[in-house]
Order: sequence, then C-alpha cells, then structure tokens
Amino acid sequence: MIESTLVSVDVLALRFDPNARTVLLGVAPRALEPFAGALALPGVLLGRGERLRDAARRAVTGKLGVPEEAISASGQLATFDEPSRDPRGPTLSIALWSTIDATRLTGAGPTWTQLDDVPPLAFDHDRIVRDCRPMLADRLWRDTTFTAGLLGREFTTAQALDLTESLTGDRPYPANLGRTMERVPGLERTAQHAAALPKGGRPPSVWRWTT
Amino acid sequence: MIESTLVSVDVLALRFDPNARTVLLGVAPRALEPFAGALALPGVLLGRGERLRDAARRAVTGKLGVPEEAISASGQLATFDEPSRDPRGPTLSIALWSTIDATRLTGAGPTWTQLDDVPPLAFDHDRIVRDCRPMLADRLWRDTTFTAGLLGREFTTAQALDLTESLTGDRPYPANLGRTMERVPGLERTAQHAAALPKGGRPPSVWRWTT
DNA sequence: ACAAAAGTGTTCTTCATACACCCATGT
DNA sequence: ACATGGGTGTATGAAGAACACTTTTGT
Repeated sequence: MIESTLVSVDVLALRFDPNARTVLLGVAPRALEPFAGALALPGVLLGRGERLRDAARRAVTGKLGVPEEAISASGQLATFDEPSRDPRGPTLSIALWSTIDATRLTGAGPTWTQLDDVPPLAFDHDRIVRDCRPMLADRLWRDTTFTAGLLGREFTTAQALDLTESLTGDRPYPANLGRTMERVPGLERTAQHAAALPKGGRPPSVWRWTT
Repeated sequence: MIESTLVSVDVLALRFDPNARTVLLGVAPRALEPFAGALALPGVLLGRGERLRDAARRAVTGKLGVPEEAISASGQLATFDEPSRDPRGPTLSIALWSTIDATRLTGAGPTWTQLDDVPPLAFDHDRIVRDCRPMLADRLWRDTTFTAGLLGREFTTAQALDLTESLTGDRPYPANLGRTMERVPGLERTAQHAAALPKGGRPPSVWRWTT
C-alpha cells in the first residue's frame, strides 16, 4: 500500500475594509514548529472524508478566530504540489478563498494585512498569495458569490470603486464602473443614496443584490 | 494523528483527430474492483512526494498505454471532493488535462471516445467530464500550451475550425477565426498551403507556432 | 461547369476606455 | 464660494458576429 501525500487546505481569507478602502488578508502567527511564530495563511490538514469547504471553515475559525457566521462565501483557487514546500515532508496544498463579513466579526480579531503589502509568510505561502492574486482580480464582478461575499448585500458606489482599485490595481471611472455593475446579473442600483464622505462630495448610490 | 484523505489524480487525456474532425477523450476499462470492467478516466493514487504532472503522466502511460513522448502538455482543472465519490472510502480527485500527440501513438491504442458523446463512466467521472468541459473550451486560443498541445506545431485552418467546433459547440466563420488566430501571440500564418480536402475546396493556410 | 471550402472586405453590435460637463454634498 | 467626488452623456477604438463576394481546389 502506497503511503499517500498529506493534503492541507490553505485559505486566502479576504475582507474588504471600507474605511481603509482596501482588501485585507487574514494571517496568523503559527503556534507550532515549523515556522513557529511566523505569519502564515490559515491552514489545516484535510481530515479523512472532510470537504474542502469544511476544512477551509475550520482553518478560518480555528486559526484566525473568526466566527463561523462571518464566513460569507468560499471557493477553490489552485493546488500547489512542490514536494519540498513543507519541511516536514511532502504535503499538497489546496488553496481556497473565503470572504469574511466584517460586520459579524467579534472583538479580538486576527492580524489583517493589506493584500498589496503582505509580509513574508511561512512555507511557500508568499508564492501562493502571489500566484492566486490575479485569479482573485479575475473573479471580481464575474463571480457574484465572491463579489457579494466581499461587499455584503448592500454597498455603495464608493465602496465598489475602492474594492476594484484594491484588487485590480487601478481605479475605474465611476461612470464606467456603474455601467459595468448594471450589466452584472442579480445586481441593481436602488433609488437610495448613502451619506457623502467626510470630505464632502455627492452621495453615492446604494446597490443591492436581488438574489 | 488524523488519517488523511487519499488523493487520486484523474486525467482528461485529449487528442484531436483531424480525420474524425473531433476531440477524443482517452478512457480505459478498469482492471480491478470497484467498477471492474467499466470505463473510467485514467487515474492513479498520488504517491508520496509525487508531483501532479508526474502522476498524470503515470496514469496516461499506465492506464491508457500511451507512450510517454506522446504527452505534449498538461495542466490543472479542478478538485472534486465528494466524500462518497469512491465506494472504498473518501478520496479526493484532482482533475488534470493532458494533450496527446497522435503522431507519436504506437500500435494498439486505448479506447478513444468522442468528447461530445462520452459513455457512462465509473465513479463520478461523468460529473468530472461534465464540469470540466467548459474549462477546456475556455482554454482554447487563450492557453497556448493547451491549444498547441492539441494541434501540434503546425496545423491548417481547416483543423482549427474543426477543433473549435468540437470544443465550443459551434463552428466559427473561417474569416473570423483567422483574425482571432492572428491575434494569438506566438502564432503566425505561413505562406504555405496544405492540400485541399478530398471533397475539394480551397487549400487552407498552414499556421505555425513561433515559440 | 459546378460544388466545396477558405479567404477578403464590409457592416453592425457590443464593450471597454476616456473625458467633458453636471450635480449634490461638506467646509 | 469652493473643493470633493459621484453621475450623465458622449466619443473613440477594439473585438466579436454575420454575411456578400472572391479565390482555389476536386469531380
């Protein structure tokens, strides 16, 4: 009987912070060797018969301390198979994304780092983040589960602009993003307007998912 | 110590047959229980420390009898994690694609079935094929490794038309496909023309990858 | 001559990008 | 008043889809 490679699930736990106007990535210091104390993506070994989504949930709640209800959505990204990526021995890493609803976060949270400025991480987690980043940008406005997971059920044009800038690297014209969003199935512009920013400016529209 | 889920690699071994003018999928009857005798995708259990690509190669050579040199390219598709997908117990399946160069196939080959008309397969392999099909169509002309793997270093407009029809479901206008191909980086129309089809018609251009 | 199939040129539509200008808010 | 920032309308260019017409072959 061939001994099989171990499988770990590593999660890119993403949260959009409307105040910081950027996407944040949840990381946590490792409790055990190897890389004890170093920051890492939340990850767990996949249990026998466990589903990937459940393992991701377990990683996010266990390693980041995020409550279960705050996880709004998740999905697959890619699999990393370098045999030397874990010094303990060959371990497959299946990378998933999860979106976190900030409004349901309780008190003491994990470390949230800017997605554009992730500190050095344990294992090959830097590479995982680097390789998966374009896939995340690609999902925006195309994968409604992902986008709604980041923005919540209702959001403003201002937030949509900030989120897009944070994920793709440049800021769209408000007019053009509005037309893009009107073409997204399941998304509609409401008649409401939110409060204007502290600095002033026209109050942005409120958008809502119909599904 | 938690016993980890087993990992298998299942391969969509694809080959473009210019005569049949379709994409063929390599399947093989299973030698052992469960599903002994039933057709299945070539798959192997991932060895400890083995890379996914190597496992895919092992599956294609071992289960399909395709020689190593005939495998022109391969890549990841998705991971399937239903715990009940294998009656022997929970087994993760990582699906990969591999392209087979028909010119290097030796004598007795495996069973090649039309990709549009795959017979019932063992395990959840029907579902794997169904779920992965759109991903394959999506790669055409975008992923040059994939496209070149199917068509070879040189190919004709006629073959490009047939391949596109086979993967996407409808046949593009030759003029439009030509313009699409001219925009593919690393692909160029040569001055040569191939022989016309048996039924006649204008001799198609020959295209070549520059990389 | 005729059928078959690829290639050329043209049109139409859609979508992304860009920008000038207008509107609603805070200071 | 003025700065800030979203919204409206409009223009431009690239890409996809559709089709008339031409070219080159086999029968």
